[in-house]
Amino acid sequence: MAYHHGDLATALVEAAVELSRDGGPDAVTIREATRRAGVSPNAAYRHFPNRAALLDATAAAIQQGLAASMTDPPAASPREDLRRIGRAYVDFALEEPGWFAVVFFGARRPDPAAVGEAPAFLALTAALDALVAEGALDPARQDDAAWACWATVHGFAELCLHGPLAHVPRAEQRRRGDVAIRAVIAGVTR
Amino acid sequence: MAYHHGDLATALVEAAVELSRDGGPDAVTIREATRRAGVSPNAAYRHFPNRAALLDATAAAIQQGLAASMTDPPAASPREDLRRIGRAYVDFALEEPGWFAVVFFGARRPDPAAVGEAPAFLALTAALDALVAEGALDPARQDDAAWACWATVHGFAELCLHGPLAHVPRAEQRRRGDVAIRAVIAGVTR
DNA sequence: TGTACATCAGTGAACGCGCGTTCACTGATGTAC
DNA sequence: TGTACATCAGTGAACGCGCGTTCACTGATGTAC
Repeated sequence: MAYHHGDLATALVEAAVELSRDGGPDAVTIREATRRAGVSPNAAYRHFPNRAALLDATAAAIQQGLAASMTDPPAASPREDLRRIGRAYVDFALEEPGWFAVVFFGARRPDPAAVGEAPAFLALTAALDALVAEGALDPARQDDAAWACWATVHGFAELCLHGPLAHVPRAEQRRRGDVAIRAVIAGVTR
Repeated sequence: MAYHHGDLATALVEAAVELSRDGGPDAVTIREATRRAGVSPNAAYRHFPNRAALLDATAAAIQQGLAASMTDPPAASPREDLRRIGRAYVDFALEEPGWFAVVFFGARRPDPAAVGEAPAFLALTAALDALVAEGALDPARQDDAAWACWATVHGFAELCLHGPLAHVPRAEQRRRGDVAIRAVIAGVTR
């Protein structure tokens, strides 16, 4: 291997993504990431000012991967789309809890501007747009509806990951999640 | 002060409760708790096998305090009670984020049996019982309804504490929380 | 009621841990003339 | 085309941190006779 790594920044982020898959944000350390890249710890400081910056980059990389996996739900109906998005959110949290934690708790304070660009948020907004177009949702309430939906799927995921639903079998978790999702959607569109 | 402290176990838990108020679970350390109790670090090991045990006891103490503050909502109507409980949950999370984090993430794995005894859970169950009695809720769906409600308030709290709603002013957070709460209740009781 | 002794609840010193981060450095690369 | 030199991307060693936890101990308490 050459003395210069070539693309150490990318290699570090990839290592961090791996690390956080099991282990979440805490598993992302400068020392372990550099170890995996076959490089001394301080080499990381050529590319990131500190650990927090590496974690931010990791969160961004994970979100990009998630965006790719959340593309094009076949639009059966706006309501069905909304359910699909909600299920995808919960599934992601349950299948990849480490990544979920990084995306959500990894960065210090979430950048308000960045929220509008998050893939999950865009998908949610699009589905609600369709509901508005259909006349099932008052446009003045679209924002509030978005937060209510997000709150429900996010909270449900937390209950399963760290809360009282942790001991419930996966299939039953999914079923209850589905019920909760249907409930908010119903409540939001009357 | 006497050589024997008197009630060190309680003193340590009280210190831990204080510590976690700002700082959450991470702020609860054996060393700092013993420091505050005016005692050497190892004295703690006379009363708790390890840090995790202290944290568990801390969570229990906080929950007990919370229970006391959540007593007797005047029963206007079952729906209104339900809203009140939801608001109390969100308010607690927003006002005491450190305690909220301890109660929720402090212990390792939540004990399934303990859930049924949690004050918030009891209040929620009682309110749903009243809805069933009123005929507004199919008894077969009561459990699912409880989880949907819990998910929404919990998720909303998380969005405010660590998520995209962190930058929104408190009053607006409350308003949106209220909307979300109304939405699930409506969705759950049709 | 006094005394011997077990037990209990503290002390003080020390360990190892893995981390983030800084220091002073050196080998590789690329650019100007 | 060759050479001088700036810059860039790494190295190796070390620091301090605060923590949880263990060791061997000692002073206070309470109980049996």
